[in-house]
Amino acid sequence: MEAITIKDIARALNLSTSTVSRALRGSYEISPETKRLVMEYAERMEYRPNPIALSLKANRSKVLGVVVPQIANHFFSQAINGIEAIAYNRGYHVIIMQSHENYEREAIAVQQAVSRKVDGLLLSLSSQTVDVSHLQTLHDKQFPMVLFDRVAPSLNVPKITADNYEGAFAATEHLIRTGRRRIAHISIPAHVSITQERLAGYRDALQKHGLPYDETLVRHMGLGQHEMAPVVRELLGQSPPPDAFFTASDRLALGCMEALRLLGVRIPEQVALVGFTNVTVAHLLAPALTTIEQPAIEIGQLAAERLIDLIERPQHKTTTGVQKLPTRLVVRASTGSVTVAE
Amino acid sequence: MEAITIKDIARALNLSTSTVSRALRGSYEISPETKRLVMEYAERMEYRPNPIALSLKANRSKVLGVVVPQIANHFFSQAINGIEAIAYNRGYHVIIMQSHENYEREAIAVQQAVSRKVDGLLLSLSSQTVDVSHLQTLHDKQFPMVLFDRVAPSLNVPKITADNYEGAFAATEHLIRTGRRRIAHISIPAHVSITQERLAGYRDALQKHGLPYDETLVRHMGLGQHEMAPVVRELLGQSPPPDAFFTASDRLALGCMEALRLLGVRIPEQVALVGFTNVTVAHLLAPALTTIEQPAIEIGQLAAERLIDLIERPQHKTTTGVQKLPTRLVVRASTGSVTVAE
DNA sequence: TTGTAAGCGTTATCAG
DNA sequence: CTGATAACGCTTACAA
Repeated sequence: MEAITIKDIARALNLSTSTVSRALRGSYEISPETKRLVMEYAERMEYRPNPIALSLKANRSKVLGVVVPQIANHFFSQAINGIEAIAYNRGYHVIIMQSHENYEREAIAVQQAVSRKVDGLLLSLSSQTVDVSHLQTLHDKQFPMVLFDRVAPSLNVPKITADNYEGAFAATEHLIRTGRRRIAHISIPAHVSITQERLAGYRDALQKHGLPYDETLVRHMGLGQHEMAPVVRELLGQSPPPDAFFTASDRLALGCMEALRLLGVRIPEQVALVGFTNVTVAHLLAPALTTIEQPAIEIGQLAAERLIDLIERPQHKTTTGVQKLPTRLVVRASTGSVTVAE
Repeated sequence: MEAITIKDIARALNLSTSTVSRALRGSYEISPETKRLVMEYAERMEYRPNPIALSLKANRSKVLGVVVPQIANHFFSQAINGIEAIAYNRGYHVIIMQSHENYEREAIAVQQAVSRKVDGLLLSLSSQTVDVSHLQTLHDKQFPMVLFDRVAPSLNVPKITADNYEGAFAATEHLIRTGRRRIAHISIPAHVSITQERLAGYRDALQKHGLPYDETLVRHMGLGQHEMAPVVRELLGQSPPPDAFFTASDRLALGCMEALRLLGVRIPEQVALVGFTNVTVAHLLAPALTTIEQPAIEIGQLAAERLIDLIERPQHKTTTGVQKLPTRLVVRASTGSVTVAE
C-alpha cells in the first residue's frame, strides 16, 4: 500500500513539489501545458492527496464526531443516516461513538473525539448525564458542537429535537377525543430533556380537556430496565384502572405491549396504547399501536447542517436556541387504515 | 481550541522538543528529574499528543473502516457494536460508511476509506455487488481487509459469517419435525453469499427427511422490494398450498408476517413461520415466529480481531478461510415458553 | 543525559 | 511561470 505522493510526481516529471501542488489544484499561475502533464500523470498513477498531511497542515480533519447513547436503536441509527448524508455532501466524514447510556463513557468518548481532532461534535446525551460541565468547558473554548434529541437546556449551543411537547399533546388529546379518561404515562428517567417535554404535553392536554393530572398514573423507567410487566400490572391494579397507556419511547411502547399481552389485556378494546417510536415494524403490530413518529433523519440532517455552518463560519452567529421539528401522529384503525396528523 | 504541543512544553521548560518527546514516552535515557518535570507540566496543561501528526509520521491512522449495506438494521448495528468494542480496546477508532445496497456507493465508500488512510477495512457486501475487482485490487496491494456476513468466495481474505447452512438446516428440520411438509422459502437475491448457504441448508434438510425440493416454493426478493403480499398470496394459491414459510431475513420474516395477517392466514395454525432475524421485538410477536438468531455481536468482534491481527502482524499468516459462528434456533410456543437449540 | 536535524505529505510565502 | 524553503506536530538517528 505504498501510495504515490506529490513528491513522486515531481520527481517523475522533473518539476518541483510546489509546481505539482499548484498544478493539481489548478492554480492560474501554472502553464496549461504543465498542468496537463501533471494532471494526466496524477490521473494515471491514481494519485490521491494524503488527508492526514492536509489535516496536519490545515489544523482541521474534515471529520465530525457523533456521540449517541447507542447505535442499535432505530431513532439514532436513522438520525445517523441523516447526519452522514449531509456530512458526505459537504466533504466531511463521520466518526460514531457510543456512550452506552453511561456518563463516564460519554465523557471519554467526547474526550477521545476531541483528541482525535474532529472538527465538531454532534451529541445526544446519555440518560445518566446530568452534569454537562465537560461540554461546557469545550464550548467555552469555542469548540463547535450541536446537541440533538436529548439536549441540555443549560448549554448555549444549537439544539435540534422533535417537537416532543406537541407530539405528546397531540397523542394525549387523541386518546381523550377517542373517549379515554384515565391515561397512564410511562416515561424514561425524569431528568432527560425529552421526558420533561413529553410530560408537559401530556399534562397540558389533560388540563385543556378538564381532566385531572394524577401523579399515580405516571411512571419513570430506567433505560436499562426491561421488566415492564410489574409496572403495568400495578397500574392496572388501580381502581378505576387506566383505560389508556401513553409511552414515551420505542422500547417502552413495545415493552408495554408485551406486558399487556402477557396479562391478557386486549388493545385497543380494553386499553388504548400510543407511543413515541421509530420502529419500522410498528405497522405490523397494527391495529394495536398508535404512534408518534419522530423525524429522525431530518433531525440528523439539520443537526449536521448546523454543525458544519458553525465550523465553517464561526463568526456568523448561528441560533443557539432549540429548533423543534414536528412529529406525526399515526393512528391505525382496526381495518388497517391509517390516519396521519402533523 | 488552540491545543498545547510538545513545542510549547519545550519552550516553557527550556528543553528541546526531542527531550520532551522522550520524557513523555518514558525513555530510559532521560534523567528522572527531567522526566518528572515534563510529565507534571504536561499533566497540568492537559497535553494530548496530536494523533494526526502521529499518523503522518507512522504512516498509519489507527482507524478501521467499516462498510456495511446500512446501519439502520439490527444485524449490522449489532455487528458494529462488536467491532467497536474490540477496536477501542485495541486502540483503534472506527469510521462507518454505508453502501445503501448499491455497488457504486460501495466502491466509493471503499475508495474514500482508503484515501482517508484507514489501516484496514471491514466489509459486508451490498446485495448488488457481484464484481469484487475493486476489492481484489486492494487485496493485491496487501491492504488488510476482512469480510463478514455477506462475503465473496473468490476473495482470499478472512471471512466471518454465521453458520447459515446449519441455521437453515436446523430451521427447516424443525418445521419438518413439527409436521410441516410443504415449506416455502423466501430469500434475498440469489447471488448473495448467504442466500446460497441458506438455500443449501433448506434443500439438504428436505432431502434428509425424504421431502422433494420444489422450485416453485422458492422465491427471491430484491432487497429494496417491500411488497411481499403478492408473492405470499401467489405461493398460497398453489395446490396444495405451503403449510410453512421459511424466510431468509429480518425484513422478509416481518413482511411475510404482515402479508399473512392481511390475507387472514393464522400463524402457526394454518402456516408456520420461521425466519432469520435480528429484530429484538421478535419475541413480541410470539407465538407467531420462530427465529434463527445470528451472533451478530460476536461476528463483529471476531472480524475486528482478525483485521487488527492482520494489520499488526502482516507476516503472520492469518487463516483466510471462512469462519462460521453457530446460530441459535429459538422456538416459541403458544404458552410463551421458549426453547433454544444451538 | 540532552540537543540538532531530518523527515512524514502538503501548502504558503517569497524569490527568482 | 516555477522553484526553494519553512511550517504543521511528532519521532528518531546522529551528535555532542
